[in-house]
Amino acid sequence: MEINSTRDLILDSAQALAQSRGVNAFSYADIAVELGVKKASIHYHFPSKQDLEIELLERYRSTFMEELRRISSSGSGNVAKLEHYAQMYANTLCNDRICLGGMMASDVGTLPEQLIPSLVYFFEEQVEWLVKVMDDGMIAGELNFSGTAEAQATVFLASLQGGLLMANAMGNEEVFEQLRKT
Amino acid sequence: MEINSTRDLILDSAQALAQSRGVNAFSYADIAVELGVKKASIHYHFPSKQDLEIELLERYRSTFMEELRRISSSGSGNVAKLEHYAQMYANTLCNDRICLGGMMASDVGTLPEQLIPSLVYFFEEQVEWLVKVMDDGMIAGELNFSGTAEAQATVFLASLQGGLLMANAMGNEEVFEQLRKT
DNA sequence: TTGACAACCTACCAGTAGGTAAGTAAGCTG
DNA sequence: CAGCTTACTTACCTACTGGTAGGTTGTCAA
Repeated sequence: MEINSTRDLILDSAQALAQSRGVNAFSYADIAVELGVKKASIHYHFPSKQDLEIELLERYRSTFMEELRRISSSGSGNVAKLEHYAQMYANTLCNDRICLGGMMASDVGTLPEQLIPSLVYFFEEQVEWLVKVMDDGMIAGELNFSGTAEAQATVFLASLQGGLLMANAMGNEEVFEQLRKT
Repeated sequence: MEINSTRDLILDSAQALAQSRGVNAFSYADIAVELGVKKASIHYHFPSKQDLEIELLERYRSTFMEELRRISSSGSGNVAKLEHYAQMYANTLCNDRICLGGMMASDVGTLPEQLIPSLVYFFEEQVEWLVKVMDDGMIAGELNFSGTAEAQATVFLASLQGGLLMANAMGNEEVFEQLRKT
């Protein structure tokens, strides 16, 4: 199982397609062509597309959380942490992609039921992390906001998801404006 | 051309499907079954799916703007106008739908090129309307915010779009929390 | 050396996608 | 009534969808 195993390459390719075109707008054939293998090989690793979708989100969620933990333990200020967080979203724009979570949220009506708890968990984890940073920032006097940290975190996440969507559609990276919001 | 012409019924059905499942996740066959007509009849009114998609957005955009003009001339306060605006978004949630603009934005990579200017225009119109309300609210002393009205309006719209997405995926209507943001 | 297994392959399958050609029934218009 | 148009139908097409059965190849342990 070397580092660039076919399995991982399939997930990479599928993720790129899912983030740029949508979960329902790519096929096993697309991945097969891109990797230079046959469709059946992909079915070998992921028997059904549902399997692929579920693992796709699971991998995305865990690597995303890993990055968040890295930010958490970076020792930088809470404002900088939020800026770093927003930057992660902005970075996907460069590749004409949006957040996989956001994309799956828009396609939620067509996704396998077993995937939905994972998707909900993905968003809950994000909010949880943001709440922690915002609470800490409030205590440290770096941030100030009215209302609960939970509400603030939810709005912040929603504006990033929506901003990503709009910026990607408009070919305009005005998402950065909202960085100084908090 | 009576009020519920087949043409309009097709658009209604297509819009419901597009808003709940996504533009790439419904077919002419779906609409045909729902209306009790044949696929070919739909091709009669909308020769290609691209034609249907373009007209779908165009209709959505114009009826949306009509509603905004109605709010503008309602004479209510600017805060109430923003609340009314947010309520329009919240209402789509009841039918397990999200904004058609947001849905199309997520599927932008697979949409016909001719549709994209319409989509961009849709968002620009929204921001324009919001900027007007926010500027008026600022002058009247009803609202106060730092930064430009344009940035504020963009963030507000993005948070509604993102909130709609998340709330729909999570089956949780926490979008209302962000109403008191402004 | 043999057997087991992983990782692919070829060659299919049924179902569905968007789309078209040709026909028909009803209504309007001169 | 003839001719045209609108709204729809039947019957088909090709391309592609996710998916499967069975075969081939290379590696590795007993």
